[in-house]
Amino acid sequence: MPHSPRSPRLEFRDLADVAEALRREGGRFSATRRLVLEALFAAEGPVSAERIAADSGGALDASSVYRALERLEELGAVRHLHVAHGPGLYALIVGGEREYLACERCDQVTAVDAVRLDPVRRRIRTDFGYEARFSHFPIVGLCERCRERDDGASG
Amino acid sequence: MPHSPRSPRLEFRDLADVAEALRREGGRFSATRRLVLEALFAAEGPVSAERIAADSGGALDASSVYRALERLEELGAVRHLHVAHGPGLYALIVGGEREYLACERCDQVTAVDAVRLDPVRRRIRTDFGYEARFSHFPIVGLCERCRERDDGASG
DNA sequence: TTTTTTGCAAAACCTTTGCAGTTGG
DNA sequence: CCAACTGCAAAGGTTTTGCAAAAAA
Repeated sequence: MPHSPRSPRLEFRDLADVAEALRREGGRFSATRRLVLEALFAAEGPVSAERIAADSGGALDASSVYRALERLEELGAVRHLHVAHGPGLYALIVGGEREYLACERCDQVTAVDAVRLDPVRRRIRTDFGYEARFSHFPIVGLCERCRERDDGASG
Repeated sequence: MPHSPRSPRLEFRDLADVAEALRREGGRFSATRRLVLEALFAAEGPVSAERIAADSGGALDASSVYRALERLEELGAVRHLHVAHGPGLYALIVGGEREYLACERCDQVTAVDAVRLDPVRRRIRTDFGYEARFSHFPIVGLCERCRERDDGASG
């Protein structure tokens, strides 16, 4: 299950911020964690643990990446989401709360500010009683591009 | 990836309907398929393949259950959805199109007529361009009961 | 030095697949 | 009879875990 950070949400701007938070909690800013964080800061969007390991050119073992990510998630610096059948995808938590939409055709993942989903959330709550969250399991469907391709064919 | 049934959507009311459809397409109404279907007809909600196998008291092997479910899905009699980290859950397709909401706390799965989610879908489409579908990957959040329990605790 | 973290290898979990034997029509 | 189907066992992909060695503070 996904853990919320224990500390009141901090802002992590760069490696130094995370390093400090890590040490403040008795953790260590190891080479592995530095590399994992660099990969996340460099990434365009959410990335898999396996990919981080692979992109390290053998410097990182997948299990160590998973453990680093787990620790960073406890810290509140990282979160992960599940897209379709693929591996979990990890992303830095930067700025405000983010939620996601994922295209089941092309696997594109779109991040949006959580507030932009409030109207959707409100409607779901009103109609079904559920308080929806799309941060861990995104909204799944067809993105605009893929939908248009569909409309031409079978629509 | 989820396949749509090839035939124009049929109505499957009972075992006989499915048996007939199966044979019509050159398939067989085997003992395994009968047991799997009975389990699905008897189930309260979506169930896992493993559970169907287990509940058969050793009569069914999990791999056979998976294969039976796959075939029934091609037929258009069954669909499956993915809830959180657990195994895939399978359900008969009865009546109209269904979509799902799942509670990330208690794992409750709520099925609703797809039309009831149209306002939500419309809003998502307008705001984000995505055509959302909650049949294969449900809306995830807290159900009313679990949310109320939360309101009391952490505000 | 002490505690945390890592690498490796193995296991766990869910699902798929190969194959030889069985069954349905 | 013959194609379709099944059980078993093994493998696939993702993630977790045990443990001894290595590294951070």
